Amino acid sequence: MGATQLAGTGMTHFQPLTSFNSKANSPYGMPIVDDCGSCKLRCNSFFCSLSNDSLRDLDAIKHTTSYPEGALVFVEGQAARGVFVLCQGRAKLMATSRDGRTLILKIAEPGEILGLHAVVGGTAYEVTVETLQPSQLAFIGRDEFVKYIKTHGDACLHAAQHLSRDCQAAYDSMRSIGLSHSVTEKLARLLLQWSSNARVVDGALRTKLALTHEEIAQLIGSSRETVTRTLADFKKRHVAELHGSTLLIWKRAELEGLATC
Amino acid sequence: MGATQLAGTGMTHFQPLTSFNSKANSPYGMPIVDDCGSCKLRCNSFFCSLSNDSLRDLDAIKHTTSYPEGALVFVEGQAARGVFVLCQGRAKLMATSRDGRTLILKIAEPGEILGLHAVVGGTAYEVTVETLQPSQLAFIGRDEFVKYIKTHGDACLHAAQHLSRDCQAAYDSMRSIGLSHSVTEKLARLLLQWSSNARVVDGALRTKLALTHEEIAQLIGSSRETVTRTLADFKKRHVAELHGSTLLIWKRAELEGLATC
DNA sequence: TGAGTTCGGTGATGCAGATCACACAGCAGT
DNA sequence: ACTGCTGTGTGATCTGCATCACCGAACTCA
Repeated sequence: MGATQLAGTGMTHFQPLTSFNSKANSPYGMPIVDDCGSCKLRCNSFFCSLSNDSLRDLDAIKHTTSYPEGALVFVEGQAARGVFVLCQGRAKLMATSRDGRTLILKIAEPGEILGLHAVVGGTAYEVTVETLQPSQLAFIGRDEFVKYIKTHGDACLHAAQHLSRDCQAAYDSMRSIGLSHSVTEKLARLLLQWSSNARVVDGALRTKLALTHEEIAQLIGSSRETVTRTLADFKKRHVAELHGSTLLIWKRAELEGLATC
Repeated sequence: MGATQLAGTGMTHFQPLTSFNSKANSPYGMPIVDDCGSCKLRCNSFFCSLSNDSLRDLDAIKHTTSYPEGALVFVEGQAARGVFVLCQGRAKLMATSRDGRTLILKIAEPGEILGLHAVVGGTAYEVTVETLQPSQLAFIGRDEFVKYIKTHGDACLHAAQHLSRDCQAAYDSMRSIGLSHSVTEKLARLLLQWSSNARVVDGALRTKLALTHEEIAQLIGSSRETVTRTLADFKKRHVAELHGSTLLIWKRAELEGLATC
């Protein structure tokens, strides 16, 4: 599948499948969406809610590519070659340190633009992006993108709004990581964040999230073991429970109490 | 001077001096700059490097106001009433927790725009801004500002670039706070950051920064005491020294070693 | 001159959580 | 079935640093 293991890490490098060679059959078990005009994301994503004219011009300069799970979209320190719009799938934005430690800055959902700061700011990518699932991304080269937002006022405004969102999310994370002492607090806060798109089933909030304890630890700046222990504690107290990839929250109020203190 | 103490905190609330009533004599011992066209900041600030047309239109909608040291420009949670361009002085961007803990997200320097994310994103201010020195800020109301960047393409691009910068700075801080274990490491990194605009005097890097140990602690998410202790340690090892408001770095290389490990 | 305030320096103490070191379960591949 | 691998569950240990509790220095203000 054109993917080779990078030495030491569990990450994969690969040749992305472009839409040219993959239109006939869906790669990685994913249907390809190739036309922003008919894309179902249009409603909730920034870039997909452009004027029809701008959208058409965007379609003309983008290239849709598919990635397997665990693929590195770009790596921090690389010169920014363009932006990626996450059409399908999920990806994690990470910062890594020399000694191999990893901090997950955020989990990107469909509709988000990746690499926007670096391209707009004209700097190197400052984060590493790795897909968590088979994903589809639309790529737009740096020069074309800059020219595009220069000539399309609405797109520029959308870009700015997207950036402002990212900033706010970043400040939020900083608040969470920097201001809370206990891991319990940070974990509770995280679960509550995720619960926002949860459904009530059998008197409990239920939602899906395919993250390992290790990844959760990297999200809150803690260690795998303490995440395991803290989750076990939540379970014992019947507050919340993580079964495989489904999160169950029994006592939201209590969780909020833990998160606020 | 129109400043009243807020209960409990060391912060002050006040009536800002607008340029209308303060043109004659300089408030807070500061000369007023009222015209962006002749402002010396033009070279290094985003907004000040606009086209002449855009600059003139900006001048028309902005109001210059002066603030004393320790003034609260805006508070997190407040509805965003507009953006502030920091013309002179310095200010700290903070996040506070319910129990009174404070995290300083960044120190804003002249030329920076404050409250941009909230105004562009249409949300409440997500940080608190407090002046560190007597400062001069240019205020632009929310609606006027949004209309302005909608009609001035170059300004919109500048706003986006400014936001991208903020994002990167935020990600950098997260990396610093989240990935390093020891306070020594974080403090070393911080001193190195500051050393960027330092001069060589007597074989040492020398720069000014008027921050208390308490504030440094809030910058790296630590406690005042450990900052004092760690600085004492640096001093004993002749690596760096903080005398009043002047920072002296004797062995930059060693500091880098401490910051990277 | 003395009182009040903010800052910096230092010791003693305790604990949350990192780290190490296992053991086990589930799953894929051969 | 056997081997490997990834993810989870748990105990034991060890330490960095938050926290508390002081004290002295420098500065402001009446």
